[in-house]
Amino acid sequence: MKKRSFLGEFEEIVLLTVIGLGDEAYGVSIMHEINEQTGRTVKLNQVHATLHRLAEKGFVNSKMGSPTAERGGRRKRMFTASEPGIRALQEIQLVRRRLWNRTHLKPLSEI
Amino acid sequence: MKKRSFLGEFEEIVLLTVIGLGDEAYGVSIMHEINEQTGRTVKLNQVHATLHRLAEKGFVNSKMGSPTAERGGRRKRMFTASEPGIRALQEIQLVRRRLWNRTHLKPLSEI
DNA sequence: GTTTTTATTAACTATAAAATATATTTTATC
DNA sequence: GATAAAATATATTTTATAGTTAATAAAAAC
Repeated sequence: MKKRSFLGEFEEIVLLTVIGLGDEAYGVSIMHEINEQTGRTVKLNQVHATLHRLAEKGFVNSKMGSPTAERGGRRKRMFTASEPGIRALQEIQLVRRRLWNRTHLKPLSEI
Repeated sequence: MKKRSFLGEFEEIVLLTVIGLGDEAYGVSIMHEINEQTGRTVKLNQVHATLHRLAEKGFVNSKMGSPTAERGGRRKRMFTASEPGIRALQEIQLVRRRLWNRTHLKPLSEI
């Protein structure tokens, strides 16, 4: 493989989830959201490892949140999608849509 | 990684293209169609190798075509997507659509 | 200041997907 | 039947993605 520097299947799911969660995206919430929305069971470390890869590619930004007044525990690192991240998502989805349109399968909206 | 037995990014593109080409899907035509529709430059061997993987996963079926009365050359192996192949495409796209809907990005149709 | 809780970070391993290189097969034409 | 053309087949290499394990950090409660 060359330098695809692209989105893997799981990376794409994580990135979409980060966007979907708005300003509430951090490790644990992302894991829960994926579990709920996709039905798969992913582990927290998987999510963290993937967020790390996404950050290396410049597809997400992050900063530490302020401590919440709960039981205790470390501060959360909050994630947002970067512009290049959003663009990467849109581009790949656009290619897929174009190919889908050439099939004569039922449109996804009707499945 | 466990047994993802899933669609890689390029596999997904090839499979969609096979469907799009109807009964004219074989190595060379698939390569051309991908080059035209996606803008990438893929090599014939890449396509063949990927078709081979898709066949192993049971996502495509194939049979030899009859020789055409052109200059010469081997018969074509014609490909079609299998039912599981189509289902796999639909399932993954459905998950993505669900996640897209939770973002507040412009719908793809408006990009 | 010790304990508990919540969470991140880092380092490593496994594997499948992608890509490449090479060989082989089938067909038509001369 | 020798040659050129059109195409497939396969074996190997590369590497990116996925996933695992273990350690560490920060905060609150006691």
